[in-house]
Amino acid sequence: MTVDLKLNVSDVKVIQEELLNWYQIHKRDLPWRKNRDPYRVWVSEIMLQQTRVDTVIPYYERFMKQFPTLQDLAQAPEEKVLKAWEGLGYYSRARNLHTAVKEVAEKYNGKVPDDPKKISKLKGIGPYTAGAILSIAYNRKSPAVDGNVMRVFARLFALKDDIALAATRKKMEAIAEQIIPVDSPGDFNQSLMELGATICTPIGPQCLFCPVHAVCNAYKQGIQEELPYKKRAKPPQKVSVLFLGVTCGNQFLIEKRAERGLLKGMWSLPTLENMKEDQAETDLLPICKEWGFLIRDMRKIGNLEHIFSHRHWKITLITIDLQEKPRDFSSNWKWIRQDQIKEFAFPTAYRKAIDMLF
DNA sequence: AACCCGTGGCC
DNA sequence: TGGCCAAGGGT
Repeated sequence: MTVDLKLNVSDVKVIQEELLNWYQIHKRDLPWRKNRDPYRVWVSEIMLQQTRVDTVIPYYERFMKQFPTLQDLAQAPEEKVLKAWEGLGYYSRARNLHTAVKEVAEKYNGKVPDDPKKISKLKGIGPYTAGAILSIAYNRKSPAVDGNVMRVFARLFALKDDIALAATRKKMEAIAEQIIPVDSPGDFNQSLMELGATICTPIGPQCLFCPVHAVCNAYKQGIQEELPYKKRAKPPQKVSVLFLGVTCGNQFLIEKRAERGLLKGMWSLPTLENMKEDQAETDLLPICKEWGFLIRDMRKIGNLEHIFSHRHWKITLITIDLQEKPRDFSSNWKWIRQDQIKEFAFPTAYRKAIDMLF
């Protein structure tokens, strides 16, 4: 692929040398930088997708303690993996990682492939993650263009492309191809990301401390704060939902969510979505009757809110105590003892609601 | 291409 | 408070 952007050869040299030197001195001591084990790099890259370093660190430490090797993860039951992921969000990442790790264990004898075509076919490994693993773990020259790199490039070369577009990422990858030094692609890719995370930040970049500000076009023009350009995201849609805390003696009712959509396949409280704000609680009684609930007590506990990236739940939490368990019930339901609650992986919205109940 | 998919921190 | 952001991938 050719790029219309012509990179100045001497600038490229400056960028390579300055960034590598700077990275050597300023790189953070992060747990996934202890060694270059492809499995460890892989897990870190998946956890770091759309997730901050500070958030990931404790999850990564626990995960590696529980699943030290690729084989350990491959042999683990999915519920253990999801439990280790509880609270991290984007739970498909955990399932895809588990699926892909099992595939590597079986098809590649436990060795993470270093072939771009093979590694890219694994579940959950897209263009960025493939490039990151290949460059960091195998020192192969391959672009790893994430949000940091796009921001750094947008400023370095004063690019006004919308970084939300797929075409822009491809353009950035083409630029990366021209800049990555063959000798140390892993360190160079990481230096770009490290710079974006610590100096070339989205707001208030510290250009005076930047090792490449002398060759930065945005800095020269004083437009570093305006870049990168990104189309505004739509605000999350507000939805009223009911969470039901259903008990019967010391038994507690949990529900497995549908296999598609938000929080797919995750354990939850019985949830009534798409309810009209004011009708929700009046609609509840007939539904309970339909479910064969013999109600001993029902009361509203309170309201809470939970904001996903594209959905805003206005939650009403209601407890329902039953005289006896209904004879037949939804196949998504499971009665558990209250002391078993901690064994299941609940998304944060439900974990917080459950904490209000017990 | 546009939308879906979590969470927490910051101002 | 609302908006924005963070080492993206799947569909």
